[in-house]
Amino acid sequence: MVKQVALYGAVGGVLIALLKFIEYKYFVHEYSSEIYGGLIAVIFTVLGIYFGLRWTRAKEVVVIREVPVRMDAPFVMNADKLKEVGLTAREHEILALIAQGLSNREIGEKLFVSENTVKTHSSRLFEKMQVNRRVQAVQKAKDLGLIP
Amino acid sequence: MVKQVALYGAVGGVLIALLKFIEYKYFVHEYSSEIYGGLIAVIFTVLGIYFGLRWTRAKEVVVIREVPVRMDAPFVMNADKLKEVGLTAREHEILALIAQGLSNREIGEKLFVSENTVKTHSSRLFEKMQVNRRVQAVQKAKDLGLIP
DNA sequence: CGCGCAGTCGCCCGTTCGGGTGATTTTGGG
DNA sequence: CCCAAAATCACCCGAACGGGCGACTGCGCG
Repeated sequence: MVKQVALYGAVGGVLIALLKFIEYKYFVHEYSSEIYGGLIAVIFTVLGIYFGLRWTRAKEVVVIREVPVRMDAPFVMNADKLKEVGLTAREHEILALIAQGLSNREIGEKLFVSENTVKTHSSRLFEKMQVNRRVQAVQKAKDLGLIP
Repeated sequence: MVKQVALYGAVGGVLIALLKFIEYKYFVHEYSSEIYGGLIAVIFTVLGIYFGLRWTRAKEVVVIREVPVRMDAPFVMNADKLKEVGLTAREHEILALIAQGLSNREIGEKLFVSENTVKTHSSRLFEKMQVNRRVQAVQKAKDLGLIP
């Protein structure tokens, strides 16, 4: 930017000098100073337009267009719904494992607790979610956003 | 546009006239014509920049940035996978009802067949899908695109 | 016509689940 | 430190489920 201004000044100076030269050589005795002023006006108008445009060329309008793109939801857990339902962390964990098709026994093994414990948790979470079968729990959990 | 050019001309004319006036009144005897030329240069540079920008303002570069926006899949049934797995229409139907959390008895009532029939179908579809629990069947069916 | 497949149904058996009750231990917050 | 909530485990019972077997009925295709 500084460089451009300097360039502009230099060009302007040279032009003025040139005009002075021309003035003395040809014009001063034949044409009035209106011509001189007019010349300068035209030249610097052109220069002004040119540099003005040049320095502000970067005027870009960014149009953000929303394009529908098919993409899988990244799954953000709905913490509000979780609290609303009142599931504890353990229950939520077990819910997720149920959703993966594991049996109570398998869940127990995975979490190093007895099958009975898993049953207790699952019973409680069924209560809280107001369902009475695991598939229902899974279905409901999915559209509440509790599990992916 | 024509109007603006006329305006520009008019403004320019008035300014020149004004400068001429000033010239005779104050400057001509005290300052050299360099000042006069410089003044005109500055003024018309400014004018040139101003009008240049003003008349070409519409010339903006439009950058279209496409932003991916989430869109739920409308669920298109994956017929290929269905054939691949080899599910019959009835089995597929029952799979869908299982996915809704219905018990075999409820499915039977809904389809006006006995619970045993439902069990037969579900057994067969478990075989074909190579699962052995209904939740697993539901889960697998979902990501094969057999059910919504 | 006959074969095979899909659909229907019944029965049996063992497992899994859901629901209920009760009890102990761990843990986090007032 | 104490209490309530959460987590753990056990036992029981009935319902639901999964697997296996057998059987009968339409229906389409060669």
